Amino acid sequence: MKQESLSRSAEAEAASPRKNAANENVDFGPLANWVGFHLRLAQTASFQAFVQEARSVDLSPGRFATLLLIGRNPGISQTALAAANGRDKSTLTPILEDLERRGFIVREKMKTDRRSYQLTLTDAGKKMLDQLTVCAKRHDDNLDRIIGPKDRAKFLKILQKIATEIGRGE
Amino acid sequence: MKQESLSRSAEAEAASPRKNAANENVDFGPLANWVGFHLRLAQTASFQAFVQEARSVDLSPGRFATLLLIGRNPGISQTALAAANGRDKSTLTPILEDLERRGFIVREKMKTDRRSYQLTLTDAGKKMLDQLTVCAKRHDDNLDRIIGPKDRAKFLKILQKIATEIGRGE
DNA sequence: GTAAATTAGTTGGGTACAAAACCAATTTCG
DNA sequence: CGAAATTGGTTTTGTACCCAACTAATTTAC
Repeated sequence: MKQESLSRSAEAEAASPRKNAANENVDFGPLANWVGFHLRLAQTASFQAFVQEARSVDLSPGRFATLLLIGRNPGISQTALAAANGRDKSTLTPILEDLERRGFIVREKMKTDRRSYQLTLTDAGKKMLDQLTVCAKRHDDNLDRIIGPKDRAKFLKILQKIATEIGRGE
Repeated sequence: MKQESLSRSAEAEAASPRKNAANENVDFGPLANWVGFHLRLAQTASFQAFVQEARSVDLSPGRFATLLLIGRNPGISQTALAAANGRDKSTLTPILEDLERRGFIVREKMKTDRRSYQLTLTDAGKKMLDQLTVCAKRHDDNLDRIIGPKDRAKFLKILQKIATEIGRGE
């Protein structure tokens, strides 16, 4: 029994009925219909599940996308990596530090521009990436099963649309 | 899979062409097709946009769902609130402390069970909630516009399905 | 009726993240 | 050219979050 905090109250409270007004039947009001809220809930749940999935591998799941993007784009800079990853560059600093210390990546100063680093995977990094990929695949298969094959493409498309188009109005 | 603009780097980098191998055309590999990754990107972007939207009101957007749930469920306990909210109960402790200090909510010990608190909004809390609701509505209208009216219900349904069903396999 | 188990909430430790201030290398421009 | 603006990366600061361990109140079991 690990992370079912979303649904815990239902069963926990079922035993001790009706202490106060709001137990298993919480009124969500307009929240019940707002996309942003459910986007957060879904993301949180999905991420937690991934954490469980990747528990076997000795590397936090947050590192996964980072490692994969470096593997796919050898020599990428930290700024480009941060952008592709949807994170601030300052967030990557300690992560990359850790990955380097543990021998999964190499950071070399570029000859032409000595400000920036070129990031590449080591062999150990590739190996780790492979392990993580298995976990990620399994995780995403779970998501697929939940979504259903025929809605998958559309769903993905909408997610991408949100990521690219929101916040560009003003 | 092209989708050049997951990042705003596209425009930023367009000015200074081709410093290193990977700028606007980053290879996302399998990531480009994985739901979990895009769920995170969409959620992050959406949340950031909400932060902007709610900048006018002097209360962080994370408080919004909390305030609304209390308003809709007067007397709710902190544990039930945490569950409905998809957060750990320990996360709520400092938030509720702050909301109480600022006079938006009241916490009263229950007569029947002196361990738990009953949470209710003050008038100031209701007022603040109204203001936040305007922002949230505007934000969600933006999302709606991006998703498109005919896919909205389905999209929401899938998000809910993910939140409730993921992580219950093992 | 007391000891053990459970439950509500808090505390402490740790991670992940963003924003702003900063440094150093590089480019732009007067 | 040399000063100013820009850019890549780090540091610092502050927030949000989870988990595990804890305290106090309450329920269950013997």
